[in-house]
Parts: sequence; C-alpha cells; structure tokens
Amino acid sequence: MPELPEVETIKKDLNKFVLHKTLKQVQIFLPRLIKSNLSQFKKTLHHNSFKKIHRVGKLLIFELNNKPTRFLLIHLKMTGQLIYCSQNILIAGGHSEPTITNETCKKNKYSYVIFNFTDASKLFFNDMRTFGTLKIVDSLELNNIISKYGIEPLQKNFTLHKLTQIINNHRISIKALLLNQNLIAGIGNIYADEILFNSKVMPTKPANNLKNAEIKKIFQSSLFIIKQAIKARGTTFNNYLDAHGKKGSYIQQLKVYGRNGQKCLNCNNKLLKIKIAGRSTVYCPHCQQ
DNA sequence: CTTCTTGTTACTGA
DNA sequence: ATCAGTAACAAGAA
Repeated sequence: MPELPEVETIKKDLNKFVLHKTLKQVQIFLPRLIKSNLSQFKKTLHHNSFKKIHRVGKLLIFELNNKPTRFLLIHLKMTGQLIYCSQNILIAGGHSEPTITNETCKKNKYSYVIFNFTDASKLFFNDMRTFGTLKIVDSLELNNIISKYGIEPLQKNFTLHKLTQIINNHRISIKALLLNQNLIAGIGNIYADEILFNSKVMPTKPANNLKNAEIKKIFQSSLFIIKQAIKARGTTFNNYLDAHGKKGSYIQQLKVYGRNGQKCLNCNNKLLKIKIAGRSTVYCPHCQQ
C-alpha cells in the first residue's frame, strides 16, 4: 500500500538512478494498465528519457525530455512496484566478478511493464493486483490532474490555518477526511490510523466537531509520522518495495495499524477494529477520545 | 468455501 | 447541486 512516504522514497531513489538514460524499448505485457493511447504511449517513450521525477500525493510524475514537454504518470495503487536494476558490471582487467543476484531484480509473473534503457539497465513495473495505472499526458492535462489534489504534508501550503479550515468545513469523520485525496494528498489507511493514534483523536469523530487543540495535534502528528516514515523508507506490510527492491522498516514503529486485538502500547487496553469509509480502522478506545 | 485486504472512482440516496 | 457513504475493481492470504 504505497502512500506518501513510500512513493516519496521511490521518487528520491529513481531520481538518483534513471535520469537522462535513453529508453531503448518499453515492453508492455498487460496493455490495460496503460490508460492513454497505447501506440502514442510507446512512440512518446521511444528514445526519450526522464528529465526529473516529481510526486503529488501518491502519484509519480516522470517529466520527459521532449518538446512539447510530456509527462509519464504512474500510480502504484495497492500493489504496484517500481524496481530499478542496473546492468551486470564487468570489472576492468578482463575478469568478471559474479554479479550479486538480487531476487527482486528480474522479471517475474507480475512484471507487466519493463522500461529498457540503452545501457542495459531496466526499470520494472510489477503489480500483483493490477490496479496500477500508467499514462502519458501533456502539461495542460497534468495541471488539470494536479489541481484536484488537496494540500500536502511537508509542503508549504500545509499550514495549521489551512488544515483548520478544511476540518471545520466538513462533517465527515476525521479518518475519512484524512483519506480524502482531494482534501489532503498522500495519506492512506496505514498513516491515517497512525496519525490519529498519535493525536489521541477518535477516528469516528466528525471533523467539524474537533476542538482547536485536537486539530493542532493532528497537524503536528501528520508531520511527525510522515517524516518518521520517510526516514524508515516506508512501511512494508505486504507488497511494498523501494526502487532497490528492498523493504521499508516503518512497520516496526506502527502503533495501531495491523495490531487489532493486541494491547495498546500506551495504556495496555485492547485495540479495537471498526470500519470507516469502507476501510478497516484500528484504534485505542482508551487513548483516543 | 467465505472473508478480508486497499486507492480510487462511480454510483446511490439523502 | 452538494455531500457522504459504499460497491466495485483484482487477486491473493487466511
């Protein structure tokens, strides 16, 4: 479940590896994942390269090196992975060392798109559940898409004032609000639960009933949890892998997500699970009021 | 076999 | 028109 910290980790890594590498061939094994015209998609990428990779919410934006500028948009949805594999390295002097084989660094049954670069390195798009999407857009369409996203934790527009406005203007539960990408971009089910536990706020509480002190705590917790998660290179609960094919370690710091029925790490009471906005929600009935 | 998992969207009903 | 809640999508785990 790649959320903001996971997508941010992938973005930062790929910006180190794949910029300005010429694409030799893009192999597509499941065309329905491509949400723009398939031949246009291939044609635009052929001999092209990535100038810079950006992120908005959970969406990855690969700025391409062509005129007029176009963008490859990749959404990982639930089980999408982007794994970069450099070519085998031949050691100077004529003898080649055995290459360290990374299990994740080869095509598997879920490798539905493979970006092959001219230097023999590859970028794999793997997706077990095939919910992920790839498309190419121009800057007009990109702006259209970006404009629908809400404010972003870690960006300048994420202020206590702005968050208070949003929270006061909605009657939905605070959990549903945190999950709504049109209001706040990048938070998914894992971090919504973790942020609300850290804030000591009951997830079912209607947003517009929250007191200023609670809103302030949610503001601070959002920044704290997301920064910590990025430091840990994300949470690998099931499928998430970073661009090296490695797991994120934030699972060790999870306080509530996935801990239904276990003891609250703060008060030893049993954590409960309910459903909000169709999503499982784990919380501590004692700590979160 | 059933139930559960989640990001996003389309749909439903108030 | 607005808003909120939910089914659906896919495919695997338990």
